[in-house]
Amino acid sequence: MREFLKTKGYKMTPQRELVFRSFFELGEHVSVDELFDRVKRIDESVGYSTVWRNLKLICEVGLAREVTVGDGVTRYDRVTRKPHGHFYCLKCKSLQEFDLNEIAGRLSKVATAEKFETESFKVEIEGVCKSCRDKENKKAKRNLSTSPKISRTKPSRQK
Amino acid sequence: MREFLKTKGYKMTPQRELVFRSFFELGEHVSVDELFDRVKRIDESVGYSTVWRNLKLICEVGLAREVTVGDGVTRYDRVTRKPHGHFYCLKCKSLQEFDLNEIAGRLSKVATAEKFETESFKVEIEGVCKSCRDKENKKAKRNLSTSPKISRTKPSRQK
DNA sequence: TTTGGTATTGAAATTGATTTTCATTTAGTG
DNA sequence: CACTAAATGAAAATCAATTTCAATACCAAA
Repeated sequence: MREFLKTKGYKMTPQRELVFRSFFELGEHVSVDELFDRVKRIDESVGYSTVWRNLKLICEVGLAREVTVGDGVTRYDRVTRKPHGHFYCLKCKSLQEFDLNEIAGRLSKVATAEKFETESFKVEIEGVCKSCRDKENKKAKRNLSTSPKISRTKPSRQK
Repeated sequence: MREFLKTKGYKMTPQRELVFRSFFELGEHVSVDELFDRVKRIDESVGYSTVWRNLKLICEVGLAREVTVGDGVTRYDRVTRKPHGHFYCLKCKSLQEFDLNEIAGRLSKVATAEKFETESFKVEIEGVCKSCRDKENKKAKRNLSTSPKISRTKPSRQK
C-alpha cells in the first residue's frame, strides 16, 4: 500500500495507515463519523479532518466510492469486483446489498443507446426491510386504533 | 388543487399557489434554488422558506419526490406515470431521463426475493454526456501534450 | 360579515455535514 | 543530516437544509 501510494505521489503516515486499515476492516457503507469513531478508539489523537481527507484519498485512488442516499450523510463503499445495488430501509436507515450483474448489463445498453459514456451505476431500492416490517406489524396488532400523524418534514439527520 | 389540499388539511394561499404552479411549469429535477429564482421573478416578496416548505409539501402530498445525486443539492421530480432513471453528467451536472419500465420490473423481483417492501427505485447512470464528450475531444486535439492534474477534492458545490 | 383559532409566511437564526485554512510537524529524497 | 513538499489537527468557514418566532392570512362557524 505504501508503494502503491508512492507511485501516485502520496506519502505514508501512521495516521493514514490507520485510516486505510480501519476503512477496509469496517464493512461497506461507512460514513466519515463511523470511520472517525473507529479510528479514534485506536488512536485518540487523530483528527476528524485527517480521517475525512484520507477517506477522500481512498476514493481518489480508486479504492472506494461515495454512496449517497437521501438522508444527508455520505457513505463510502469499498470498490469490489462485483457491482451491487442497495436496499435502503426508510425506517432503520440500513443498507443491504444486492447483486447488479444482470441489471448493470441492461443499463449499459441503455447508456450506449443514448450515447452516454458510463462511469458508474447507482441503483437503489427504497422501502422497508423485513425486520422493520415485522416490527410494524407487531405494533399494529398491539395498537389497532391509533393512526400516527404524518410529519410535514423529514426526520432530522442522525447523529 | 385548493380542494385537494383542503382534504389533507392545508390551506391555499397566493404564495402556495405560485410555488405549486411554478414547480409544475418547470421541467423535472428542480432544486429549491431554481424554484425560488423562478418564483421570485413573479413575486419578489415570497421568501425562500416558503418555497422550500411548499416544495416539501408537494412531496408530502405525493406529487413530487426527492432526487439526490452526489453533488449535495437535492432536486425534486414531479411524480409522473412512468418510472424513469437518470443519466447524471459528471461534467456539466445535467440530468437526462431514460425509461425504467423493464428494469423496474427486474428490480421488483429482486426486492421480492429479498423480502424487501419496495417504496421506490432510484437508478442513476453517472458518466459523461455526449455533448461534454465532444467538447473534451476538441480540447484534447487542440492541446495534446498537457495532462490535467487530478484534483484531490470534489468540485465545490454549484451556486 | 365578523370573529377566532389555526395554518402560513418571511426573515433570521440554527443545524449538521462537509470542506478549507493555517500554523506546525513529518515523511521521504538526496 | 537537511531540505522540501505533503500531511496533520484544530478551528473556522461553507453551504444546503431546517427550524424558530412574531406577524399575517385563511377559512369555518357564528
